[in-house]
Parts: sequence; structure tokens; C-alpha cells
Amino acid sequence: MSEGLTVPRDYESLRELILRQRQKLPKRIAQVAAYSLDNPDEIAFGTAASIAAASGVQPSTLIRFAHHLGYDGFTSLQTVFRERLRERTSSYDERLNALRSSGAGSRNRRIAEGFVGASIRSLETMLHKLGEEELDRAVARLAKAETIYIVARRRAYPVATYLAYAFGKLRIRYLLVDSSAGLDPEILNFATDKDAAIVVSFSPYAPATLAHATALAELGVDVIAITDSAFSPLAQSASQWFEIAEADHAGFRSLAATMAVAITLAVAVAEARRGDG
Amino acid sequence: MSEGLTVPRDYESLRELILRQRQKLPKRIAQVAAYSLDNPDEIAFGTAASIAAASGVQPSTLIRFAHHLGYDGFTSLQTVFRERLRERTSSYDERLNALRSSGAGSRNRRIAEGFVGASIRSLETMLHKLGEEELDRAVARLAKAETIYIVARRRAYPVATYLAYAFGKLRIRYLLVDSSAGLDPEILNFATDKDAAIVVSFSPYAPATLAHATALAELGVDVIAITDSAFSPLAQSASQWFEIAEADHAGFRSLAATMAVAITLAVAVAEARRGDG
DNA sequence: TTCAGGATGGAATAACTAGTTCATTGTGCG
DNA sequence: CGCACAATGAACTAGTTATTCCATCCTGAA
Repeated sequence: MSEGLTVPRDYESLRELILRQRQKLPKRIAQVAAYSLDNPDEIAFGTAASIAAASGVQPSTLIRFAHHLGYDGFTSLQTVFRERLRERTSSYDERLNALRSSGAGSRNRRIAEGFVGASIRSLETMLHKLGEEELDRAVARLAKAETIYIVARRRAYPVATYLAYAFGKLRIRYLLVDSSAGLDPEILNFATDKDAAIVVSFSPYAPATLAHATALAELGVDVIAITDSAFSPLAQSASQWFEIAEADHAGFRSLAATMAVAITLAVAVAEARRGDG
Repeated sequence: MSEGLTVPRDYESLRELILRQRQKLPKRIAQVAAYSLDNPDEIAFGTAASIAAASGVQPSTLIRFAHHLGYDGFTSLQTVFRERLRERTSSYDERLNALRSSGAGSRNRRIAEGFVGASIRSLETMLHKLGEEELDRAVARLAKAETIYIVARRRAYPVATYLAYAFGKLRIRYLLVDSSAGLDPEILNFATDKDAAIVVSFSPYAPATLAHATALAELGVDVIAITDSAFSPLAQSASQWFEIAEADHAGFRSLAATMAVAITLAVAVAEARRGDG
């Protein structure tokens, strides 16, 4: 008997197949299934005996597991786990190491790699630390606001313009506080406790941004801060803050994570409002 | 005899050791050494017999190779090649999948994951397609410009403000063409063929951006375009363009790759000028 | 309770593994 | 040339491997 044509050849399909069959599988086999998804590297490199011991079953159970999924033996199943490691694109460190040691890559290209690396690291870290409740709470607050004030200067200013673009496209009423005419205080005075604000500022904090955040808070506006430290002066006036640690390269911090958080807030608010209305 | 304390435990060190010993190694062993660095995955997964066949030597030569390097057997050597695959950080798709299927994840969190994923994909694709010469040429052009004009609207506008911030910090003379007073045409008329411009525009292309690019080109200004297609109308007036394909999520395209290219240009120009002066 | 059929444990096995050994070949030095 | 010794090839071995097989156990339906 050869394995059918429907047997997964790549890890992702196999993973889905296992998750789909999870309930129907016998106890010991389910135990192996869980172990295999939790420790795919062990399956790739281990022997039937070692994996059996590590997952607390008999070696024969591994063969049965493979048969249940449609493979003709443990070896065929293991191949899929090995291919996964083979096909994985190499990590950035390794890629950069390779480029560095092989001498290739002009200085300019290395600069680009540095910024791409910093951006990706920032995005990963942000996603990892982003709290679900934290996000839900901020979205709820912003969703019930009449007008959302956007405050950001200097390095954070691109985030403000990005938010303005997104809010405009999503038909969310906003007000970008950046008037070059120096009328910011007057504009802010129109804000009420029915409004909310997104204030973005990183060290060294722009004094105008801090002043605006304080003024808005005193008017009863819900201030959501995006900043780089829990010790940020913004934390005092904000009803809630997101701490985003951006990686830097060549003296410039990335903005990737902050931009991602910003667009997430915008889209999430739009979806929340659509759900309500 | 146990292997000495000086035997490499990680792939990079092992690689260096092999390269250092390359000349001194006997012919067949050198043959294996070359194969192992060219096909590290095969060493990680194969058996002594299969690797020997693939590299055209006897199995025993593999054991001798390991001994030459100081390992107490082929198995110890193979472990290093396996660790290399293990320690490689998992791919981003896979990581996001893991987060997704681990059950939880509110709707808002999924939005965040979507944007982070789109950003990372964009960054990866951009780095992959970014040509070295292309980059070097653009940097050379910008480096010799007296003033760098920055033109971008709507979705691309955050890139313009980011560039303005970076140029300011790097003491590079620039001019952000975004006057809300409607004086853009007059400002552009000051440009000469000693200047350069960075124009950023994506479909649907803002008419003002296209007009400015054409005007600048007619004045002899070196126009570097950042756009999303080779068919972009910007390609006509630009002396050079970068094609950046940003992934999208929930109807919003990422800006991560464009931002990374922009900051790369800024820093590379600063470095190029420092090198000259 | 009884019984059937799948699930499981564990021993048995045949194939294959890494590593060893030894005869042969190649190579550099006097 | 001839010698010493490293390098190589190939058969061999002891151990481990994936897999099979069978007795036992569990589970649920009648």
C-alpha cells in the first residue's frame, strides 16, 4: 500500500490536517500529535525511539500516528518535518552574516539591510508585547469618540499624517493638530469629554506635544498615548498608553511598529463602529 | 579520547575552522569539506552513507573528516549542522500562524497581526528586489545635489515628512513641497539642474505629484521616483525609479518598505557626502 | 454482563547505521 | 631508486533503527 495522493507534503498542510483530526484521534496518538506540533524540530531530528520517549509513548505509536494520517511509515512523516527546516528562509542574522563574510553587498545595501532588520525586529517585538485587552480597551474608547484629535511632532509626525490619511479614508472624524499658524491652543479648546485623542511622542519628547496632551486631558478628553517608555511624561496625562520599543540602525529608530499600531487602531475603530451602527 | 574543548559547537565557528584548514586537508577530505559547506542541509539530514555517495567518497572518509576537525565521530559533527537549522528563527508566516491558531486572539489583535504580517512581507520583498547598482546610482545622484526636493501626497505623504525629519537631522539641505498656501509652482521654479528630487507616489497617482515631477524634470532636476509599478506615470519624468510592492491588509497597504527605502537613501546620502568631504 | 473491535504495550526482526579494521594505493624525502 | 607513512577503499562489526506482530487492555454497544 502506498500513501494516497492526498497526504500533505508540506508542513503547513500537515499541521492543518492534524488540527482538523485532533478530536477523532485516540488518546496516545493525540498525545503524539500534540507533541509533534509543539516540538517539530524534535520530530525532524529525532529517532522514533527518542521521540517516543520524549512524548511518553511507545515507538510503535509513532508509526500508528503516521499511518492514521495516511503516511506509509514514520519515515515519510518525518520527511515533512525535515523539509520544513530545509525550506525555511534563513534568518536575517544569518543572511547578513553570509553577505558580510562573502564580502558582497555594497555599503549602501548594508544600510538598507540594517533598516529592514530594525523594522522587522520592531514589528515582532511590538506584536509580542501588544496586550489584547489593552488594544480592545483603546479601540473601545476611540470608537465612541465624536472627534479624534491627532497630536505628534518631529519623528512621530509621519505617524500623525498616516493616521490622518487612514481616518479620512475610513470616514472617521479627526483633527490633526499641526497648524503652522500657531493656533493649536484655540483649536484644542473646542475639544470636549466626548472626544478622544491619539498622542504620539518619543524621547526627547516635544514640549508642544506634552502641553497639548495635558490640555486635552484637562478638558476631559480620553488621551491614548503611543510612546517609547512607561516613564514617558505622556503617561501622566494619558488615560492609556502603548509602549512601543523601536529598534534603531545608524542612529535612526524605525517607525514600522508605531505605524502598524496606528493603522491597527484606525481600522479597528472603523470596524468597531460598523459593528455598533 | 573525547573531543577537545576547542571543537566548534556552532556552525559559524565550524565554518571558519574548515575554511582555515582547507589547504592542509588531504584531497578526499577536502572534497568532503567543500561539500559540507556547500550543502549543509544534506549533512544535517543525511546518513554517513548517503552523504558519502553524494559527495563521491567512502563513508569512512566522513568519519575521518570529523576526526580531522577534532570531533570524536561523524555524529558529533552532524550535531553542529543540525543545531544550525534548529536555531534558525522560524519564518514569519509560521510564527503568525502559531499565534493565530493558538486559539485566542481578539478581532483587534488579528488586525494587528495582519498589518505586522503585511509590513514584514513588504520589507522582505523589497530587500530581495532592491538592486545594488540601482541603489548606488540613486545615492550618487542625490549626494551631489545642492537641494533635495521632496514631493509626496496622500498615502505617500508620511514618507515625505519622514524624509524631511531625517534630512534635517542629517544636515542635508532639502525642501518639502507641501505648502498649503498653493505656492508650490513658484517654489519649484527655484530648482535648477544642480538639484535633485525624491518623488513618492502610488496608484492612484496624485495629479499634483505627477505635475511637480514633470515640472522638476523639465528644469533639469534629477528625479528619483519611489512608486509601485514600472508602468507608473512617474517613470516618464524620473531619471530613475524604485519599484516598491507593498503588501496590503484590510484595504490598507503597508508603508514599511517605502519608509525603509526612504531612510536608507537619506542615511546613504549623508555617508556618501561625509566620504567625499 | 458479554462481546467485538479498536487501542495499546512490548517483544521480535530485518534492515541499516556509524564506526573499525586492514589491505592497498599514493606520495614525499633521502 | 626505495623507504616510511599518510591517504584511501572496502569489507566487517556491533549497535541502533523503523517496522511488524501479537497478546493484552480498554471501551462502548447490545
